[in-house]
Amino acid sequence: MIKVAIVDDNTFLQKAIQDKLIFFNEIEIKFKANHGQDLLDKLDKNHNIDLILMDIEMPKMNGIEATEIVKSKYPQIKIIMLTVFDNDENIFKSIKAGADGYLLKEVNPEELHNAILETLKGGAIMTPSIALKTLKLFRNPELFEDIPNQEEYNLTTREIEVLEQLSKGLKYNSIAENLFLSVGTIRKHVENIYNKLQVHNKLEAIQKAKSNKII
Amino acid sequence: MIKVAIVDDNTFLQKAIQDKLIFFNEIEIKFKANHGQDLLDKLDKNHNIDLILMDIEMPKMNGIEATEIVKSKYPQIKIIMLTVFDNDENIFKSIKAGADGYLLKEVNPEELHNAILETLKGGAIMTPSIALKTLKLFRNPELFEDIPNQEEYNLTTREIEVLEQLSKGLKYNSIAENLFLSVGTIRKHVENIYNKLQVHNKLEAIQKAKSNKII
DNA sequence: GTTAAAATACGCAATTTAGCGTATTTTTTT
DNA sequence: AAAAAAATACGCTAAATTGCGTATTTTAAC
Repeated sequence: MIKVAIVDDNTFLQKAIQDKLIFFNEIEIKFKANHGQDLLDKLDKNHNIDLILMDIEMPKMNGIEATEIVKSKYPQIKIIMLTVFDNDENIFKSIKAGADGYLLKEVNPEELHNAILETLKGGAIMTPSIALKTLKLFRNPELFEDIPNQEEYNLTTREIEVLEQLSKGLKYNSIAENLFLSVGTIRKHVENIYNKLQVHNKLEAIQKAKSNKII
Repeated sequence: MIKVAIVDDNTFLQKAIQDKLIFFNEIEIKFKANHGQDLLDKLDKNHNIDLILMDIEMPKMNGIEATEIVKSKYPQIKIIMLTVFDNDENIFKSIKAGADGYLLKEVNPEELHNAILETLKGGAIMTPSIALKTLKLFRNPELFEDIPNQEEYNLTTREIEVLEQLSKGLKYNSIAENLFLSVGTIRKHVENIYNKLQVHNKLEAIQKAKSNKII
């Protein structure tokens, strides 16, 4: 059985999606959520879900934010965006957030079913209009460049230096040797870095630093 | 009538593609070419063509160069790449060259037919495995730069799955929960991964996996 | 020149990772 | 049907990381 969750703020559309899948016996709709926060709450209780069909425009927490969080906590869960809009921004953000596919709500039952199967097999699906936009984005690499929310974390020079060494996979005592410092100092720097970046381990720190172009 | 040209250096494959389309009456195979230069010559005589099904690996002039030239001379002609390989480099280069779609040769007749129609309607199509690679390239723009020696490490599916979770910054017990396994099992997988990749910690493993496009 | 920020350093405790061995069960291949 | 590979799981031990508190020295800012 394929365990699926539907996230949409419109109850009628929730139902419409469910109806499209009703005749495929191997698909089981485990639950429906009304918005991103609702989804997170429900996953917290039971994350035994294979795939999520996610709307984008929703109150409380939209589908893109929700995708980002779900993917960071449960990377094995596949997410297909299901939306009425196909504007570039949403597509781009969804992909960045980690969506595994992108369909328009007008998709027919067979296509939706097929999309679910292909996604679980490890592929990705997009409606042709979305695929086209994806290709266009590809041919315009400058669109990649502007990452808007370049937050300010006020890392010091030394902290950045330590972070750079961390990102090479070095352990504290190697970094200490490299910078002619004590291991205790490195530890303290790391601690301060974690506080500033609001993370709790090397990898998260490196990822956050990279996505904010600190290193 | 939809006027189609087939470009492939292998006569048997040319025929195989033609056969897939034989029962769709609105599709007319106007001509077949054996390589890029042959195609250009034939287009020079008659460019009244709607769409080209293009192989990549070919003598004289490969499909990517041919695509670039055709698109610059006859931008209205749609081009779908049809290839046996789905390596990142070919996909990327084809897109840059202006291809409107990318299919694997194993595509079945209905899908191929549908792809042609969708492409002529102004959309784009990709097989799910290609679409996935496209998404991954999107999320890792640094992968655009060239691909070095892709070594073989023989990681199993499960090991890759664990590695992917590791790469999100999850700790062993979260991974265990996500995959419904014991922490001991995760530890063992990680150990085996490290042995195969010849590394000694998370970060090195992730870096090696990424640079070899395992994840 | 005083103040604030940054860099340095240690100690303690708890958690997480890593390395090695062993063993059973399940799946795949031959 | 037998053999090989993959997936599962646990125990022991050591090493490394993380979190928190405290404190001194150096550098930069006012």
